[in-house]
Amino acid sequence: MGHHSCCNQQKVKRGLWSPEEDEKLIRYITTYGYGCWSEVPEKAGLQRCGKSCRLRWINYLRPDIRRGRFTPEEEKLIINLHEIVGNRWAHIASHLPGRTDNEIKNYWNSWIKKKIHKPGKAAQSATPSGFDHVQPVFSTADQFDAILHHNLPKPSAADPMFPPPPCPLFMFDVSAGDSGSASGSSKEEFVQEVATLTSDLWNPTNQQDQAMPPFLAFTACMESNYLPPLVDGMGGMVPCCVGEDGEASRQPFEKQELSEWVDSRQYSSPLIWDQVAGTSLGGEALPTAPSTMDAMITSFSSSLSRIN
DNA sequence: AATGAACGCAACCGCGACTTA
DNA sequence: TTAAGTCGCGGTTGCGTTCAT
Repeated sequence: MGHHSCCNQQKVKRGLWSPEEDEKLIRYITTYGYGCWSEVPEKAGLQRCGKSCRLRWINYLRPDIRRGRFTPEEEKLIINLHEIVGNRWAHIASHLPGRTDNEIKNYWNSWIKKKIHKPGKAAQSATPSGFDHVQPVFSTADQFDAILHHNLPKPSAADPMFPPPPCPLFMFDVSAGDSGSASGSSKEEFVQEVATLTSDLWNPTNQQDQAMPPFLAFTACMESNYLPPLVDGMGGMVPCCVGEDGEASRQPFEKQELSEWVDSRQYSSPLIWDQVAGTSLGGEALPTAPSTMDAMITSFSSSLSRIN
């Protein structure tokens, strides 16, 4: 009992890492990678257990780690995600590129302490400027799980707990494409392409001829108090606006049409379609970096004001 | 200036999940 | 099938720093 099996060897060092140890670990990992963490300390010449090496690398030494204060957008995302999935820090961290679960967990615990000590102040800081109107759809993890497992009745306008989205939403699974391929099926590539494509489609000269592109609709969701819900295991969500009849700028973006649009780009296979409004709720927010989201919101906000 | 409390963060621990022989 | 090894996650601890009195 006591120590973990990988740490049973004698003379393993504990506690803070020295710069020399860091250097050894960095040099080893960047040269050979880490196939098996339990082998890393010996091969790297470290008196540590593999677990400690892994932790040090993942939480501190990794080159893609993002340090410094959390931005208001990151904070907002953490708060919303935590409201939905609870203390699943790794899940939350997966939505914040460069942030570790440990960092988010520490941040949250510090924040929670503030909240406990100063309820009023903390409640205010929970809604950073510019996003005060955006609310998560589910207020408890139980609600979320129930919907995920289709145990709840369909959402209806009469149910204040599950307000219908302002526009029909569709979701699809891009997780199948996570392994990546030449056709560009990773989430990151998907997000990038949607952003690019949407920008191309939606501009002052041709907007009368195009259906509302997904990300504009996504922005519209945010503008109208609707944050697409999150579901574990589903890769992404593209909310699609089906507007009122007549107006070309609100021309329905048909399910079939969107399906073909996504299929043509081979984002995932097979696609799992579900018309959210009126049938079920689900999907996962697209894993965009805050900067990307900022750019999109900025880019689309003027278009949005034109159609409203 | 001294000192104790509070905070922030890195690291550890235990456990469950997964892998492999 | 199962047991050992390993990984990854969430909870927790410990310690250096900052803040308040």
